[in-house]
Amino acid sequence: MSEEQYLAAYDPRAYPAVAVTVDVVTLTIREGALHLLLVRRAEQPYADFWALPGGFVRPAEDLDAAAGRELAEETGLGGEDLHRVHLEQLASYGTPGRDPRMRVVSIAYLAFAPDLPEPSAGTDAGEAEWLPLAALPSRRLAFDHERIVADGLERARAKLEYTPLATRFLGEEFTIADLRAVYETVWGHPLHAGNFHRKVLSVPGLVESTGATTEHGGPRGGPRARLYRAGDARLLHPALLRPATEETAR
Amino acid sequence: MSEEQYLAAYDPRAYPAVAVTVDVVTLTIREGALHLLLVRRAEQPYADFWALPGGFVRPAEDLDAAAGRELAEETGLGGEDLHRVHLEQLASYGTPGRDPRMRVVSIAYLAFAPDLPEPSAGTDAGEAEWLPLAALPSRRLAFDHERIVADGLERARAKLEYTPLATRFLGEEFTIADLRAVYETVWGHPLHAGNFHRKVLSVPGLVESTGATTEHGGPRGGPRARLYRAGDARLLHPALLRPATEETAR
DNA sequence: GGAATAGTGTCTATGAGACATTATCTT
DNA sequence: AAGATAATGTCTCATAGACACTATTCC
Repeated sequence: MSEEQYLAAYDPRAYPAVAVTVDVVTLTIREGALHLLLVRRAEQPYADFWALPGGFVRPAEDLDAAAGRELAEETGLGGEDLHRVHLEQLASYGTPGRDPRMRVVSIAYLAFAPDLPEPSAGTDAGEAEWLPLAALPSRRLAFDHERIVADGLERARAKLEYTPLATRFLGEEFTIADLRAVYETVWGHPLHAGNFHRKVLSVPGLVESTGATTEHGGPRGGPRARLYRAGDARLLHPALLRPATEETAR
Repeated sequence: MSEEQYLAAYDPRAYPAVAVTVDVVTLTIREGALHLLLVRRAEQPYADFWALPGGFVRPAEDLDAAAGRELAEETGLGGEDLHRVHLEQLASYGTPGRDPRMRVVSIAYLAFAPDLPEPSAGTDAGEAEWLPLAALPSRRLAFDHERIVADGLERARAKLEYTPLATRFLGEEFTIADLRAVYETVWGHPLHAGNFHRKVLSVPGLVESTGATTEHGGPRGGPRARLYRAGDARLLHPALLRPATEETAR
């Protein structure tokens, strides 16, 4: 039987159903540390395991919409706040057996969120938490979600280099030091304050001045800092390169 | 009904089946121009339209394997040759209605192939062709495949900057001028021969010398060129930045 | 010989990074 | 007053890009 005949005879409806889900890797910065949104599973399989928020894509629902809905359900965010969250497709995972019940292909999304209230508050969702990423290695997640989180983290670190998405972790207005803290937290690497300052202001469209300053100086002294908001660039030229860490590449 | 209850009551098997397919954007360079592998559809919908090679993911078949299988079927490549083709996941497309028959979520892949023989030769596949990308704007593709191709092209251009994947368009051994032609073709931009030469040799792991040279000089004169093969780097530090084209970013 | 190309040398502008300095604010 | 921080200045080094030049090969 040729491939052509095989395909012609192939009726997908004759096969066991394939389920399509979305799972969202949601990152935020709380108390100077990168956090990941997790929910506790109530049912089998992987009951009581922590997992990425996600679920089945509904009929006539776009993939992006499904990811946004899952995110809104777990974070309790409404339309306006949700609009400030960056959401992008990450990758798809469909290894047979990744869900023991049936064939499940999951479209993973990556979200960058500003500091949000505790997720369970005012939400219908079950148990949910912001987990510091430092605590992740000692925790086993459901399904292949550890792999998905690792992919999301690597994507996030890379994206800070050539996009202004670091601002999505902050509020409407922020100082250069706030922005630097985001980079240091996500990259896990201290940056030179003076050089970072000049670099940020030199990249077109990264930030724009509001004209205002903070009300007070820092908690341990220092002058008031000028306030900025996100600029209109969607890609950064030139990019903010992260300090050479290791030769991961070879 | 709360979201929690909704999800608990949600049985995906009770809904109309969702089909999962893979589609492959396969790029190669023929006669100095970038080409895209297309197949002509034999059946409805979009009968007689050209489309990306692809098809349903089979039960117990990994997504990557499905993409490799579809690629092999259309190109007629065997194991060893296929091994030289770079294949990576591109993105997933699941907008409702993109396939008029039923809900279809397609996982798109991107492939970089060396110059291959005509696709139809020795293959069970139906009509297939390498289409010069310059001819693409005048051709309507099936489904949302034009969008997928556009996304694949942008990914390909970006990947040449920070990966050594340009070598995947070439044979086992190649000259620096061959490599430069790949960059110029994919980016659609002439590069300075002397500076490119030095830059390529200065990036660790991009190419390594074979010690040999070409048998003859160029067709219009010039000395014999040294031959190189792909190096062991997987990411390039520093990257080969493409010349600033437009401010697409803003 | 003339033309084209491979490979290298040189110069300049630009940016990253190390370090220093000044002004401003908190304790 | 002392310490911390925002913001800017200065210096050095590495790199990109423009341009020049030599050697080699084809016609």
